[in-house]
Amino acid sequence: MALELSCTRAEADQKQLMRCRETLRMSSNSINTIGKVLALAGNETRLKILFLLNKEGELCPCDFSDILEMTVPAISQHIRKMKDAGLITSRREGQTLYYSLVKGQSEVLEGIFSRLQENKKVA
Amino acid sequence: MALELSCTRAEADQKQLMRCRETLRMSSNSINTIGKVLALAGNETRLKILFLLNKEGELCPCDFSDILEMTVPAISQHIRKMKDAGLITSRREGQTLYYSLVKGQSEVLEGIFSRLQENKKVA
DNA sequence: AATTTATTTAAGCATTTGCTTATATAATGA
DNA sequence: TCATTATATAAGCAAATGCTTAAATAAATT
Repeated sequence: MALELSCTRAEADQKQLMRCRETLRMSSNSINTIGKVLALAGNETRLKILFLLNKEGELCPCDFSDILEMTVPAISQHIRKMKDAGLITSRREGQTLYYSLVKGQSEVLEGIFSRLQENKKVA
Repeated sequence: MALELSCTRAEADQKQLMRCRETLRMSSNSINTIGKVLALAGNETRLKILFLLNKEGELCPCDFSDILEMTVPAISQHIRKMKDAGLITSRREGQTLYYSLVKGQSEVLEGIFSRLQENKKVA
C-alpha cells in the first residue's frame, strides 16, 4: 500500500498521531505477548479447556474429549498450541498425560477465569 | 464423531467429568460472551485499535490508517467487527467518524488495557 | 513378543480471516 | 451541481484455522 498520509482533514492532530505511534512502539512487546494469549483464549474450545484446568487442577486429553464431545486428536491439537505458548504443562502417569495451567503465567487469563467463575453477563 | 467414552482408564473420575460438564453448562453464556471479546481482541491490529481508543478517547479511521500504516478499508473492516460486537461506538462530525470505546462494556478489556499500559513483560 | 490403550502427529480439506482493489455512500465546498 | 474528502461496502483471493481420518509413539498388559 501507499504509505503517505491517508487523511488530510484540518483537525488531524499530528502530535496525537506521533504520540499514538510512540505508545504502540513502547508497548509493542506486551501487545504482542498479550495478543497471542488472547488469540489462544479466543477460541471457545480452548477457553473451555483453560477454564476447566483452572477449576479442576489437571485433566487429560481423553477427559476433555468426553467433556467437550470432541475427538481426541482435535483436543490434542488445541492442547499443543497452548503448550507451545507456555500456558499449560503436562505430567505423565503411565499412559496418561495430565495437563495443568502454568501458574502465574498469565494474569490476563486469571482475570478472565474469575469473571467466568462469577458467571457475569458482561464480558 | 462417535460420542461414546473415549477413555477407559481406571482413574477416570466420572463424577469429575459430570461436574465439568455442569460447570460449562452453568457458564456457557459468559464463556460465549467473553470468547467473542477475546477473539476480537486476539487480533493484533484490533488490539492496537482498542488500546489506542482507551488511551486517546476517540480516533477516526484515517487516524488509524496513518498510525498503523494500513489501508482505510482494512481498518474500516476491523472497526466494523468491533462495532457489531458493541465494543465501540461512533460519533459523526462532518465527514469524519470518531470512534470510541463503549465504556463499561468489557471488564476483561479494561484489565487488558491496564496491563498494556503498565507494559508488563508477562501476559 | 503381541495387543491394547492413551496420546500425538501428519495429511487433507472446508471454512474463516484479513487483506486487496474497486465501487458506493455521505458530507463538504467550489 | 460537480468535484473532493472521509468512510463503508463488496468481491476476490491467499493464508490461517480447525476439524477429519489415518498412521506413528509410548506405556501397560497379556
